[in-house]
Amino acid sequence: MARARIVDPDQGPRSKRAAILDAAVEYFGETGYETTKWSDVADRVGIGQTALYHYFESKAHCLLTIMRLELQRSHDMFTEATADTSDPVEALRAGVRSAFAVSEQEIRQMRVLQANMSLLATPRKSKREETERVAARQLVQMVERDWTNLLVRGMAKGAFPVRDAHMLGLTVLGMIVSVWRWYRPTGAIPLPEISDLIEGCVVRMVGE
Amino acid sequence: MARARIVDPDQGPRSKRAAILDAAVEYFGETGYETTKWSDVADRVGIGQTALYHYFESKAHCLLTIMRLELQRSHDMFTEATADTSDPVEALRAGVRSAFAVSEQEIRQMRVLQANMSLLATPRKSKREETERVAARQLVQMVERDWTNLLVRGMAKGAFPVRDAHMLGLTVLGMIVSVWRWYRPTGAIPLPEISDLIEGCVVRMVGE
DNA sequence: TCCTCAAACTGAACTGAACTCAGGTTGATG
DNA sequence: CATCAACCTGAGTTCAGTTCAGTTTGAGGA
Repeated sequence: MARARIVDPDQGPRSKRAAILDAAVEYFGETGYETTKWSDVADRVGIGQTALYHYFESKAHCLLTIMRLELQRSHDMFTEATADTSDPVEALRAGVRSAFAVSEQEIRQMRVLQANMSLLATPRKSKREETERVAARQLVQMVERDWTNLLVRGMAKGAFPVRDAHMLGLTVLGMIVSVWRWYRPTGAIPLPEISDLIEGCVVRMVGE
Repeated sequence: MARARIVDPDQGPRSKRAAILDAAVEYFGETGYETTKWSDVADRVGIGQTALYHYFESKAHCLLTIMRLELQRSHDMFTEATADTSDPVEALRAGVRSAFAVSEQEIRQMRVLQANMSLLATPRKSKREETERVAARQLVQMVERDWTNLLVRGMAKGAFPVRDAHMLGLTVLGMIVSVWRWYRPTGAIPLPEISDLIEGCVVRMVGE
């Protein structure tokens, strides 16, 4: 008997799943989700349109997968960056820096995530799409909790004045991700400069 | 001869344009632009789907119009709120407060604007859509300049430390509009409370 | 070397929502 | 009360996303 594999988690040796995700991130990130034709992605990968349905249930399923992966990455990066820092201010700075230590492809992924965030609000009809949506939603809450908890710790330690930590966390996060609405790698301002400015803003905003 | 009217700016006595915009804001704001069927809007207004095309060239043309109107409103409100205040810090506070002094329908309009902002990036094929898009783009820049100029004035007066005013303006704006991603009138936190927190954040962020 | 079977793929047909067309209805105004 | 632009409609058309009914490919066991 040939190998018996579970369909979802891992991919066969000649799978084009990664290539599809990569092409989709580029198209969705540069041209926008609605604007790009699903068949364009197929062309880029070098397969027929219908072959896409071997890997993703729908165009939306692919988008939701991209969004979930990006959220997972963001959460992991934050955790890694802030894990071994006990000083709240330094942890905060490390968290901000981790948000801007990204490749061009990751920038596109975050653009895709931010531009289609509202998709996570309403349930999906198909099962696999809904699974991705729920997972993504949970990761959004996890990322929000990452920032909130950091602020709570800082307030408890007396490093930050006491304020509504949840609202403040959402605000900090909103400020950071808003960058991906206007930033372009071809622009005049280099990313490290933006990172520094935001880092300062966050520290001042939270402190006093 | 019957009255000779220009098509665009003003409306006939039995025009349903306003009713369509109102229904569209509700649907686009609550359910999302892509999710709502154009025919749902027609049903709500009480006309056939094809009658919509008497008022708007397309679903996207209606969306772009909503976005432009909201941008116009935001710009006007900011200008009115900050006009007669010479103290930079007070003007800044007044600007933030004006951003949160809104009705529920205006909240929906801002949600529509924020959720579909990326639509303004790429040119439209049809003429009327492109006109709205360009107008909206210019208004975005105008709103950005509103905040930037306020910061420049404050820095010149010595009220704020000198930083990159443009980037700081975009950041302030990004922080403010990020609220419309998570705020719901049914939520636990009342809007004035949010307004106060953001006001404080902006002042600390810009100050020293 | 060849056989097997799931993975990987395909062309043709289907679906549904946005939009077009070719007119019909309505009502303010001369 | 006749006119004509504003306003509206039902019957198509289009096109991107999707389904269907299979066919091809190639890694691993015999």
